[in-house]
Amino acid sequence: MTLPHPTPDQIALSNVLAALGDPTRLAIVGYLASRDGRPTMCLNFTTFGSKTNISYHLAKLREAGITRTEVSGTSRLITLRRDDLDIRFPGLLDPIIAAAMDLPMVKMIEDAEKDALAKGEPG
Amino acid sequence: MTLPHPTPDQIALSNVLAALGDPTRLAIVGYLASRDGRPTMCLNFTTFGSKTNISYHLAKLREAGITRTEVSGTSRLITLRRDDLDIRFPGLLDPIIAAAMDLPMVKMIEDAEKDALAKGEPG
DNA sequence: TCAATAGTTCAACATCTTTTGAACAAGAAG
DNA sequence: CTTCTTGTTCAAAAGATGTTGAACTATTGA
Repeated sequence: MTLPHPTPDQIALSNVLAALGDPTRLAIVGYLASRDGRPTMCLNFTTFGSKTNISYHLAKLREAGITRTEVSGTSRLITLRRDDLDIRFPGLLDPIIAAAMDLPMVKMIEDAEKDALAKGEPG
Repeated sequence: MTLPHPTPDQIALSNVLAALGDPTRLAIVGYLASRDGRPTMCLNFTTFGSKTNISYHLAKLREAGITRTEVSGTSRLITLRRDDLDIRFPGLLDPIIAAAMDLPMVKMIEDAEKDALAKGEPG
């Protein structure tokens, strides 16, 4: 039940950049970074689109080597592959994350999260 | 006779990453970096494709804010917008360039350049 | 003036991407 | 066992992207 992930040496720069070139995926990465390593469920991203669409974008990020997806019950726990990417392309991820965290789409999802928390749901 | 370029604040991260996500354009950037600021003509890139195709890719890079294109006679002189990008997205360009310069496509064009030089053409 | 050089523009085509809804799978909760 | 939750897969539609050749502009040089 483990999903296919590229090994560090299989991660190609143009695939990484192409994956991050989509605004939705860049926002997903920005939000993951803002959660500072805390694993995140797909459901958290539904502000960005339909379940199907999020599933599609998360698969792209995983296949590019940017995220790791672990199966946990009916959920998938998404994390950034920060250490793998830092080894493969030193210095690449930090400036991207820094800019991505400031994106309006990320603000949107953070606000939605606050509203949910205010209503008593877990983070 | 000046071509349209985005101002630094008009440069969007997702556009930059999408532009660099194409292997041909990433190789163009790698080659420009390997020329260390020396302006480069479109003709230099014909190893990567037809004139039409190179024109298309160079326009994409210019519109994304990655390159500057200056008109000089019938030629266009292409340079990387390193300082603008370093201000807009500090630390972004360096690791990309470092990896892009090692790309096989860049090696190809450098070899073609050496052959041309050996036959007595200007760089 | 005439031809060569350096690039662009255009329309056409193929391909890849993104998005959607319906149907499905599988664990969790009752 | 049944139902709810979480997410995937599939096929279809819409759109964006990359590639090409022919025709074109504009400068350079004879």
